[in-house]
Amino acid sequence: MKFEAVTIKDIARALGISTSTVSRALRDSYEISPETKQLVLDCAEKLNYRPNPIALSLKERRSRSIGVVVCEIANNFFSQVINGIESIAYDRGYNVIISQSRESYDREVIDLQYLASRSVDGLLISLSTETNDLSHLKALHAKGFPIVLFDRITEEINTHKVIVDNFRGAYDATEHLIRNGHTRIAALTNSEFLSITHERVAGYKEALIANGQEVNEDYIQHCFYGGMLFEEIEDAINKLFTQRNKPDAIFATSDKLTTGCLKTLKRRGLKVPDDVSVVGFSNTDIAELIDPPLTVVRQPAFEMGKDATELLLQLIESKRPIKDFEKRILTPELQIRESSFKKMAVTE
Amino acid sequence: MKFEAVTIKDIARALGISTSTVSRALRDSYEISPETKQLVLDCAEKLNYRPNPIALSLKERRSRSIGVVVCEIANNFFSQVINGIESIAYDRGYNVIISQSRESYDREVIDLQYLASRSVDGLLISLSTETNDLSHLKALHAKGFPIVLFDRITEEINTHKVIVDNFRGAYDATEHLIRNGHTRIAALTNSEFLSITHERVAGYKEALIANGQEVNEDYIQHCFYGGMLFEEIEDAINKLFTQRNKPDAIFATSDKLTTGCLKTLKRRGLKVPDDVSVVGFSNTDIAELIDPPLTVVRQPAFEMGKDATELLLQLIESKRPIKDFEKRILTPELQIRESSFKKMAVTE
DNA sequence: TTTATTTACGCAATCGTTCCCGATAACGAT
DNA sequence: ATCGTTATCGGGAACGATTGCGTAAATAAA
Repeated sequence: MKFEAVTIKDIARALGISTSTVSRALRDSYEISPETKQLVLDCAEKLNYRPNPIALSLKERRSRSIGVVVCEIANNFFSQVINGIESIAYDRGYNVIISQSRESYDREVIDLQYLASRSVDGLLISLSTETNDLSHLKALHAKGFPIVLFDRITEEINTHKVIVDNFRGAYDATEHLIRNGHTRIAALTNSEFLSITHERVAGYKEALIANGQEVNEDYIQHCFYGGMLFEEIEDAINKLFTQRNKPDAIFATSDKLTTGCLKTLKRRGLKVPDDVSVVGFSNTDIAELIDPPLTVVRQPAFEMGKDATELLLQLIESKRPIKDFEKRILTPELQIRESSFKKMAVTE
Repeated sequence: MKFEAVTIKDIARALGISTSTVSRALRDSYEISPETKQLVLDCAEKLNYRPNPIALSLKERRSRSIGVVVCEIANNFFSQVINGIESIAYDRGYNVIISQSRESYDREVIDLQYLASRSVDGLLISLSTETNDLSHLKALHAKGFPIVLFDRITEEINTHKVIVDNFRGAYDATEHLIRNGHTRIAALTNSEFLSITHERVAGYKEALIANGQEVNEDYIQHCFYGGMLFEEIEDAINKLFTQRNKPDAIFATSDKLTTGCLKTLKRRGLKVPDDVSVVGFSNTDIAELIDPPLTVVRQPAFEMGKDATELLLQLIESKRPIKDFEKRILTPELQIRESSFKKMAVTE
């Protein structure tokens, strides 16, 4: 099925003038007489002319669109980030193209390749869990392609970055559990490839140490695919609860891990918080509806999207190469509810 | 910041041949000798040549991308639909561009305009709640632009459509409440502009009538923005519970309405299902974690995205205009949990 | 040897738009 | 009458890639 659009030529032909004149009239150039301008404008209106953004992109060597790569959009955190991205991009006349890596390195590479081959002017990316080799990003970055990293970042690439204070979020969550009388706090976390894993586990460990508790490596369970595969979480929970000293609390470091953890506990018949308390990173908007209401570390996802986009547009629209890069660290919020309260905490 | 890419000309210059030869060599044309082909291929590899999709789009008058317009992606149902869309589009070499109308008619019009001005080959759309005037869609459709409607559709446009059996979903949900002893079932629903509202309310009413209950219009509350504004839901619940005969069950017809309803009930101190039962359309993946576990009508969202995309690609790639349009009706699933069980149901 | 055919490549138009150059006419200044 | 300005517009190249057509050389057929 063909779809024919009105071009600048149609207007030129209809008015018996050249395309240059039409183009200039539409762009309100001083070289065109007011009468001709009006003629062109009226004709364009009548024919319902719309400039062809593709032709423009080719000419101007820019597409006025930015690419976003996240592992999946069916995730509260990322969809909120995307809302933040769009809120800025939309105002500045940029189009947003979203790709999902689905935690796959291969898909991430393919997505990047497509986006970068000149169809987008810049890139916002949160790395996939499988991504260890960064050569695809480095190659782009070396060519001067504008990139801003957010959430799951890497220090190997020198550019703008936006993250939350993962260390602090994890520290606060863990300390909260400690203050509520928990002494055997486990961590359910993502792949060791990810920056967020390091930062959050570090915060968890530091909180334990600062409060005189020992770090027990058996209590730290990594889920490589971060809960994309449900069995991962079941296995991890299994390992935690087949130990001699079963944990009395679980700190889950991502949205999917948190909900996956709760599901597994429920299916195993473990009561939260009576048998085990739970705190998790999560941006779900129904934490209060969960049984029990869930204590969460909530990230300012919308803000993160906004900030990352502002930084990216700054890179894109800058005349000269930028050398000084910024790392914005936003503050997460610990929202305390019932899932983290030990039953006997008071009497202990 | 400029980003220079390697073009077919660079290869031609490097090899001292014409661009036509390079182009044909890359496309493996029979007119090019094996030796030249190899030379070109090697050179392209060495320079890391990537074809410019924008130039191709201009030439072929197609962008190999499709546009998607939904009200918001931070919604389980729509993000699952998008996953379905991408699963097909990706395999067929199409890029997906997502726009959010945020339930605004104006944004829907703007989104459409941008997408349609030749940057996409076709469109998948679920109408915004404000959309009453369809002239923007009709104009595009009249020009032969491929459009597939899904979820929130309209009969005013003759094209492929994909929906779930909303009538049946609502009927089943309502009948389930009736069988559990409820006699005062309220409906919390969307704008009357939306097709899904009509169909779901119709199913609700029919179930009441078929089971010998009366339809009480005071029990039907419309939220124009479908819960985007939280006060809407609070007002609606208020109206329901300030009546003489307070409802003993609520049937919510969308994801946001369902969770919004639960939040409001909780804040008012109403217990589910003791004080009032709740059943709702929802595609949340943590229905089982909610207190109480939520009975939902779940839509095959992924399937819907897949089907709609298949139909759209069929429209796009068809040689002649298609006259015979299909309306696919998928089957929703009632997942029964505890939120719909009246406490005294057994003894009644 | 002459003619026909095949092989292998280049030229140039094209897609829609912009923009650098000219080009023309009108007009005032010299 | 001639020149420089200004206002207004058109021609045509360019962006990157594809492709119909033309053509030279090489080969095969006569």
